[in-house]
This record gives sequence, C-alpha cells and structure tokens, in this order.
Amino acid sequence: MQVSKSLDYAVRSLTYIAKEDAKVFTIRDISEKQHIPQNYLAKIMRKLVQKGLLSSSPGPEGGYSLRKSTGDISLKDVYEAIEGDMQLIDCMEKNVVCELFNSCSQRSVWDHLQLHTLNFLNDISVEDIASNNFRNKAE
Amino acid sequence: MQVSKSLDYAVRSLTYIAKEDAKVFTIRDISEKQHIPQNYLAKIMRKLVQKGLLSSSPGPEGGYSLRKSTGDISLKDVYEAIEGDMQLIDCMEKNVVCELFNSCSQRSVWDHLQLHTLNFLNDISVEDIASNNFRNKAE
DNA sequence: CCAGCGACTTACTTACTTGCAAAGCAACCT
DNA sequence: AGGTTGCTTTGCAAGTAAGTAAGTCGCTGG
Repeated sequence: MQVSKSLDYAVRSLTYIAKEDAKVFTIRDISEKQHIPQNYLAKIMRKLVQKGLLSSSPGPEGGYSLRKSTGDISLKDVYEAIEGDMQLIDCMEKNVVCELFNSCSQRSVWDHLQLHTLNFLNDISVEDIASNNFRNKAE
Repeated sequence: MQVSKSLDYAVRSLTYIAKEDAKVFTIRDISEKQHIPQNYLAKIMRKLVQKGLLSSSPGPEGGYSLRKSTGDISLKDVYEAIEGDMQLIDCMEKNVVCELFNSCSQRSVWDHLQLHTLNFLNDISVEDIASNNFRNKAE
C-alpha cells in the first residue's frame, strides 16, 4: 500500500506550478527543479492534459499551463487523472461475480478505508498544499 | 495505491481461522476454501509465523494455529507482519537527506493520510472482521 | 524405523512500474 | 523554407509483485 511515484510526481509538479508566477511551464523546467526524470514526467503530464487539468502547446513559448485554478484541483482529481478510479483491492476474480462474495467480511473494511481516503483527498486542493494551508481543513 | 494481494490474502486467512472452530489449519484447507494459490499462501503464512501471530508444525496433525486471540490481532499487526512499517511514499532519494526537504509541502499531506490509515487499521481486529462487528468501532 | 503428511524453500515465469533513450511531430522565428 | 524548441510517442532495460512448479526437511503414526 503505497502512493505511486507517478502520483507523487504529479502532485509535486502541480504544486510547483501553483507556487510559481509563470503562466507556462516546460518539462525541462519542472523536471530539473523537482528532480523528476524528463521522459517519465512527459508521460505523467500527458495524462494530466488528457484529463483536462492542464493544456499543452509545442514549440518555442510552448509548454504546459493550468486549465483551472489550483484551488479547484483536489488531490482526488489528480489521483483519478493518474490512476483512474480508486480501487483499494481487486476482488478475487476480475469481471466475475466473486464466488466468496457473501462470506467476504473484509471487503467492507477496505471499502470504508477507501471512502475515508477519498474524502481526505477530496478536501485538499493543490492550492492548499502550495500554501501549506491544508492542515486547517484536514483537522 | 492499492492493498497488495499478500495483505488481502493474509487478512482473508486469519479471518477464516477466526471463524472456524478448529485449532489447527493446513495450507491446503485455507487455500481451497479461500481460493488462494497454495505455494504463494505458504510464503505469506511463513511471515505470519515469523512475526509471532501464528505457530506452525509439520507432519500429520500439523498445520498452523493461533498464537493469540484474534481479538488481540489488529489489522495494523497484520499489515506490518506482511509489509513492514508503512511508508506511503518513498522520499526522493532513499537513505539520503532529500535535497528538496525544506520546500517539500506535500510530504505532510501523505504523513497525515498515513497516520489516519494506521489509526483506522489499528482500531480493527481480526475478530471484529470475522464477526462483522467493525462498523461500531469505525464510525 | 520408515513412509506419508504438511510446512518450508528455491527457481522460474509473467506482468507492471519506473526509468532511459531516441525518434517523430507541431509551432514559431528568422 | 529550414532550424530550433518543446511536446509526444515508441521501444527497451531493470526491479518488484504475483503466481507456478518442484523439490527438501521434519514430525508422527503404524
């Protein structure tokens, strides 16, 4: 149970963008400042573009820019852009009604944990992280 | 961010043990009833033995048995037996003081989530899951 | 004491994540 | 038009989780 590098990098990049005044950011800039492998970061940024969090443009003066205010981007948004819908556990057989479904007591435990986690992530915006302001909400 | 199969299997096995009256359980029994690959389960059970949750004995009449009451085994215990100490994210450079440490705003977010998660797991025992009783505590 | 049972161990696939490298493509500037 | 810039895509290598296969070791009942 771990936060993937991809998600960590995505949050790190968006937080960096939120902190700086610039309008447009290049991969090279972010990757150097945040110590993220360039080509790997490219794949991550692509996902954030596809999910509508960022827009991108090639060429000189090109780069990535925000599509909406960082205050309107929650960690849940970032999570889902990178990882898709959260699913803390896969049921035993994918795409099949699990044979053990009825006697499966622990499923509801993971469901609860997942719900708690999603609520937690949903209450924190990128802006909150950039301004170190998230504690007020989390507590 | 997902619960590993290993942890899921471990919880599933212990819950199964908690529900049944028997004193001793074989790999074959658990693996058949819970649909867990035998040889993979063997490795998981080994960890639970090494961490003192179960004891094991070979030969006829052998198998695994509980070392303490399932009410005294929390999900946190199981987690740590299988995965070791929880670490939701690895800092950028392992075993090195991170260069970005001071400007690293998101670390405390993950720290909070980790703390919440550990508290959640710590409050639920295997017995609670087996008796479908955990909601009372979680809410 | 020895054969069978069941835990334990090792080695080998398979798939996914992370990371690296290089090539392709679009916009812009001269 | 052509070259620079920066996004985009593809392929490959290493590491880890998950699963498979097959063998080793120790207890115990006949």
